[in-house]
Amino acid sequence: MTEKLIAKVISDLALDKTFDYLMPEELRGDIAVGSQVKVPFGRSERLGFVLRLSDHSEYPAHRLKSIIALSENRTRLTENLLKLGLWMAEYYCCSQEQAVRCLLPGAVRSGRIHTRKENFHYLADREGAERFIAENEGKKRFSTRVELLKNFLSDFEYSSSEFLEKFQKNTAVLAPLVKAGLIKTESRAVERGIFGSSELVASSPRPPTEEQAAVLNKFDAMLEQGGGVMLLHGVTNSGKTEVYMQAVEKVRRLGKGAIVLVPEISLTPQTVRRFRARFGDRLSVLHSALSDGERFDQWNKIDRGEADIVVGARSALFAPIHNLGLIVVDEEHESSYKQSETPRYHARDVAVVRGKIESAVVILGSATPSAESVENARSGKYTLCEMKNKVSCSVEPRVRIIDMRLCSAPAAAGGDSGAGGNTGNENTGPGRMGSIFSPLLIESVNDRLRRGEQSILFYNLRGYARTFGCELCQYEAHCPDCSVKLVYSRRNQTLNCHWCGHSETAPSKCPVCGNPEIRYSGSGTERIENIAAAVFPGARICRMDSDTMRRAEDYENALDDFRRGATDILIGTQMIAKGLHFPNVTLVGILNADQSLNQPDFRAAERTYQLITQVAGRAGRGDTPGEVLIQSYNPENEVISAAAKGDFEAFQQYDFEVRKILKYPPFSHLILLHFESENEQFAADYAMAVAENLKPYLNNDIKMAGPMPAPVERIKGKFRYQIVLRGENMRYLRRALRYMVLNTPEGGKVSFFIDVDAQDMR
DNA sequence: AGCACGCCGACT
DNA sequence: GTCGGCGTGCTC
Repeated sequence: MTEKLIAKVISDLALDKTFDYLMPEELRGDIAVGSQVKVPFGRSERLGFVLRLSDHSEYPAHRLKSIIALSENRTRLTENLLKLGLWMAEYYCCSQEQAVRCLLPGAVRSGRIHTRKENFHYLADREGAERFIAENEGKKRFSTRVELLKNFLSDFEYSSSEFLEKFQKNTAVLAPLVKAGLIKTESRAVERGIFGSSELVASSPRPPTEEQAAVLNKFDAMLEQGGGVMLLHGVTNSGKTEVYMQAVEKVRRLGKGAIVLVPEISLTPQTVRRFRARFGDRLSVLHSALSDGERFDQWNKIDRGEADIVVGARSALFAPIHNLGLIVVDEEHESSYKQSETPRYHARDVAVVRGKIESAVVILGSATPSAESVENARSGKYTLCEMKNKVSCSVEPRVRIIDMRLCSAPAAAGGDSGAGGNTGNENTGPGRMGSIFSPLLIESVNDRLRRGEQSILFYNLRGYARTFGCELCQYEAHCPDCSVKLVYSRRNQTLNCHWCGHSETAPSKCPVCGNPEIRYSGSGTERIENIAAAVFPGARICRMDSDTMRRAEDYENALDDFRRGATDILIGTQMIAKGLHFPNVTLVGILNADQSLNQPDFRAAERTYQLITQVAGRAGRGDTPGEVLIQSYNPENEVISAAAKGDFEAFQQYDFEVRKILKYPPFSHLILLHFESENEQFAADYAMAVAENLKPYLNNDIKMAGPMPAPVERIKGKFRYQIVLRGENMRYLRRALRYMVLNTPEGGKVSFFIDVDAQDMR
């Protein structure tokens, strides 16, 4: 066999091309597939990764250059991860570099972060120190040294920072002791800790319930078969987390590692504490709040095998565990698993592929599994496991739908006008608030207030009013840079764009015709809060949305108040739908259940079902049975009634029927092509040209819609066009698409991206 | 990404 | 005549 002297390297530029380099003799043993190497490129030096080793090169031999060195930190991707990256490049139509880039945290890839070193000062000569103390005890001149040595005798060593904290002195005072050979100093690598100094109380596995045991048995079987995907459909509070932890324990006993993915929002201190209590130091947690240094340390700790259980958000999927036995994707239906920048990968789907590459078991858990996963389970691709019972004594909440057609003014109402500077009295008479609070809901909230119990009111829109305009001249406030209406905030007296962040002072009269009667309509949470304050005088109300919860701290405080019982009514958007469980919440009101249903998107039904189920799950987590009230203008709607009954099957049947007829996922694959330009014509023309190039690929299976303006035609001054492709087998088409998008210059007049398996069509 | 090459306009 | 604009193409 010929010796492999050539390394095929991809640089850190998105060229989608490997470059051949000679491997200098002295590095040959060290360089392997996946190694990060420093190479000459043009007239500069760059970092790259070795994709393959080869015995020959197509490139003229006399022009080949040599690899300079391994990267300073000797970073190396595992071959399995590299393989995964290359698959992603193909599937998600991005360059190999872009795919490989996301396999590593920037902190590791850049090579700019290093291990942190700290000086440690330790007792080098115990007898000498004892002698020194005996000889100099009581002498004023040596009092400090004697004092220090006494401490060293009991504590042995201090790091520089510990020393400073304990003695309030710089370590320079140690100099004479170092000189005397009593104390020595050495520099050691220290981990940047991510858990603080909080003590942790170890927890051991709880005996599994019958259902949990059945799932774990199936898991054992899959583990034995060397992999596979399990769809774990378990109702809220059925004890999925315990199953995850016991599954992790099982793979650990085999000497393998595990990755547990959770949506960023559920990566709360409580979740982390739970895993830490079970797995202690073997656990690494990767979340968005880590500093570069912390992330660097965690990555290396995992790479060295010192941590083999990783809990984290989307990107934790790429944790460098060498012998991976299990990947859990909790809340697998969550759309936050889809990355919204290139590569636009779906962590759940990539997890399945990584599982296959690594012969690991993948558990996809959810109370409301995605249509894609349900179909994969139905077709036998995944193993379906169900947990239908709640774990604790908690009782199913009583769920009722309130027919809003019976208790409100005509739907057109719900608007009212603010006089002059929009500070006019809020009209909270029954006619006005009727479209938002049904009498039954008001009565139910009052009931909780009397009993000292808590209520959660869910409303899925932010701001005070969703439309702000003039009745006389038809003026409506729109964002100058986006094709959306501005949302009125009464508290700030501003008009805000929720898409680009534009904010302007709300005018007190019509800017077009001067009419002083500015009118606003369509409610958001800010207004709901105001109305609630008037309807429930004296109640302690807290609003949680991205307007009031600017910082993590606000969020913590609000949750804390709620936990302590300092809040009676929590009003909020999506933000309150997930994760919160407070035993004293006995009422959940979903004020506008129809809102998400009316979105022009084939996943609207699915999202609505998931949202209602999630929000409803906040009720009755303690001993007192909970109650859920769903207000709807379409109470007979299949989705809403199925969600109210908790009948996932019924919802699923309905949803699948629609998707099947329209050939939407999971009955096809969907690829969204997106074009953006400040010049509308450029975007449209480019989209048209791409569409023309794609025509040869269309057939009975593959259908193309568009080019057409995106549902939100303009954002941040950019006009947006899109093409939607659907088909069962898009392999060849994808190859062509990949070629097209990689040959579109970045920073050109039109930006063009491809969203494979798009979750959101806006 | 850099950097060179190259082909047209306005300046010492 | 030369300086310099940034469009195009290459980097193993």
